[in-house]
Amino acid sequence: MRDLDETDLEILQLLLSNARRPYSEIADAVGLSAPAVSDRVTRLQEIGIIDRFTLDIDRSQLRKGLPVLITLDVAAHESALPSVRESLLEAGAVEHVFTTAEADLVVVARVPDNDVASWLTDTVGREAVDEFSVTLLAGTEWSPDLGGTEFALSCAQCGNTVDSEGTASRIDGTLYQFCCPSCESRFAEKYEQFRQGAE
Amino acid sequence: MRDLDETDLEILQLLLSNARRPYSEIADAVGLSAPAVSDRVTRLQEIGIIDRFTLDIDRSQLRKGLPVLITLDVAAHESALPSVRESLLEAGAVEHVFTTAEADLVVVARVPDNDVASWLTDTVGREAVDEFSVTLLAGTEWSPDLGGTEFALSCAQCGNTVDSEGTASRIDGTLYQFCCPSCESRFAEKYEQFRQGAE
DNA sequence: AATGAAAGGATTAAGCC
DNA sequence: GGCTTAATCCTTTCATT
Repeated sequence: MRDLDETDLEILQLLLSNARRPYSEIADAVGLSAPAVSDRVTRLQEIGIIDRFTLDIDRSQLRKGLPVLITLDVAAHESALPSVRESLLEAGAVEHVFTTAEADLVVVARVPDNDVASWLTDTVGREAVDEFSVTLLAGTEWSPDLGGTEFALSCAQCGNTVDSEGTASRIDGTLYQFCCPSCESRFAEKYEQFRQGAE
Repeated sequence: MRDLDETDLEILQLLLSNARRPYSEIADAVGLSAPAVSDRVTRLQEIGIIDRFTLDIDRSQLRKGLPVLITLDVAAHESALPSVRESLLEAGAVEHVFTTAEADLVVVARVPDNDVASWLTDTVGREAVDEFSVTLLAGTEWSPDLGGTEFALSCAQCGNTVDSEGTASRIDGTLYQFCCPSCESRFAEKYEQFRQGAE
């Protein structure tokens, strides 16, 4: 299987800014034919770089309530975390859930009114939360930019391009790419180190 | 201008899960013709509910580095905040920037290596940051779900449906919809109250 | 908002390098 | 293996009611 190249990155950038852009237009921009673009997009979906074609929606217009950032200390029993995260993601008010390495949750949501506490216990259950703190948000923005410097599947350890010799491994729920098994084990060590340092 | 109705919400949900879905398919699902769907999508874009058609990308596969959540205390001079935010959004490593009501920034990014401090000063400048803290992330998720209970443009104050009599107003960078001027001023008071309580 | 016609894109298949 | 061209099929748009 061929590596990712700069053309793939260009296609991604163009689709990020308008996912309904005609493939023929993309083809002109990157110097390929429309079927070639179509093939590459299919491949980008297959290897999981494109998760889905979706909308960027201004939820502030659809949903009342104040935008807040909630930091959640999930109660001790480990098994609770995934189910709490699920409940949150299924709640209409929730936009993002970040899981920290210490197994806390950081939630961005629009809560129905000022009573965040009762909304929270309604959503995830009373016993699931040890502690939480709330910060009022004035704005939420995301970057449609990919950056440009790193356009290949790069090894999470050494930064080299990952080719067909590479391996992939899921650590704490996230998929990382490695150019070789040695980088993979080194990264795992580093991650563990960093994680302990953060505690 | 006609109100938003449940059909608009269905269209949004369908496009959220696949933004390249043919309008004819959406038309079947909601019981309209394809041109009618096209018209509604155009309108949703015009009133700013749809910001853009885009991709949901698994950036962990494209970009090396550890995913982190950085809380930034931006240096005192007020004018610095927008420019710091801009610099961050333009950096390839940054995925989200949340602005709190207290004018702190919460940044989700994949930093090149463990040295977050130097990455940060390279990106936004040394003098822009007073203090920052870093949390290692194990996962980042977002919700493509709109929730379902509130499908109309709802008044940010009272929750009623906003019709052509409504007003809109931008507070701290976010656009809120109101059903009447009285709700608008009440909301502004409430917001100010909440904001002071959070400090 | 539906219909039907015209224009424009996407996808398939065959062939080239 | 990946690309291109050409043909077909499908989608979108526009004018009309």
